[in-house]
Amino acid sequence: MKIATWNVNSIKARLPNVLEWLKEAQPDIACFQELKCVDEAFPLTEIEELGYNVAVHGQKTYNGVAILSKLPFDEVVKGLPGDDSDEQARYLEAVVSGEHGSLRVASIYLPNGNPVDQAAPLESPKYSYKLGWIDRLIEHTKELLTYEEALVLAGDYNVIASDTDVHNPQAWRGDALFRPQTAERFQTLNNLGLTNAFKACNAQPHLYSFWDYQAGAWQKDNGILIDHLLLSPQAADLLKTSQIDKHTRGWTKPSDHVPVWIELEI
DNA sequence: ATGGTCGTCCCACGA
Repeated sequence: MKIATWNVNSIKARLPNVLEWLKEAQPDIACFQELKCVDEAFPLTEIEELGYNVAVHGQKTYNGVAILSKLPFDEVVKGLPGDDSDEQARYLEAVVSGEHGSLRVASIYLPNGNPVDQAAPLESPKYSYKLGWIDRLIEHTKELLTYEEALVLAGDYNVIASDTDVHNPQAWRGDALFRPQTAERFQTLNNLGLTNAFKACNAQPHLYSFWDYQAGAWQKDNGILIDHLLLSPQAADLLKTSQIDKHTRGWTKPSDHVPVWIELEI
């Protein structure tokens, strides 16, 4: 079973590329982020025509996440628990079942967190929202891990986890994606017992999943690795391979992110 | 050192 994650940066603007990639990559499950549209505006029919069931948690202009699955959904939950006042559409969780058992998958769009006031980082509203959101994800993940089932937490984490995940570490030092408090919390999440699928399969440093639209970042390979699939022990036992579909960044009208995927022995 | 680019929506804002 092939499971992918891709921050598409507007599903409407990206639809031709998304359809092209779905036909080419043939994922069984695809988690999308940054749809930038409400549920009703999601291009449902075009994607259903390719054989997918679709779960959408949309929002006007910003955020928005979806899960596509060739297998039917047994269960869909919208939103990350832990703060009823949070209205941003950044988390969608679904359970799918096939003949070889069930699998829980989440599509995650972790907050960017910029701008950060360097004099008082923790008082910056967007940065404190980001850190609080990671704390909620940690708490929710603890709960999910008690189920002892195959679990894939896939998405745009907006975290540069190490110097080997960025072309130019110095340029990112104070950024919300690379600050110590960010990396520490991401490490805490991983330390719950999750396996980073791409890193488990690829020892090579400086492989990226995002290249900024600005300043020729793509041409210079000035990228960062921020899109990940984190696996529960039961899912990690099934891991065969993980790859990045880098070539899609060279397509016309590309997203600034590219798909990252895993192959599980299911 | 600065500005550079997209997407959404209509003027900046978020990334």
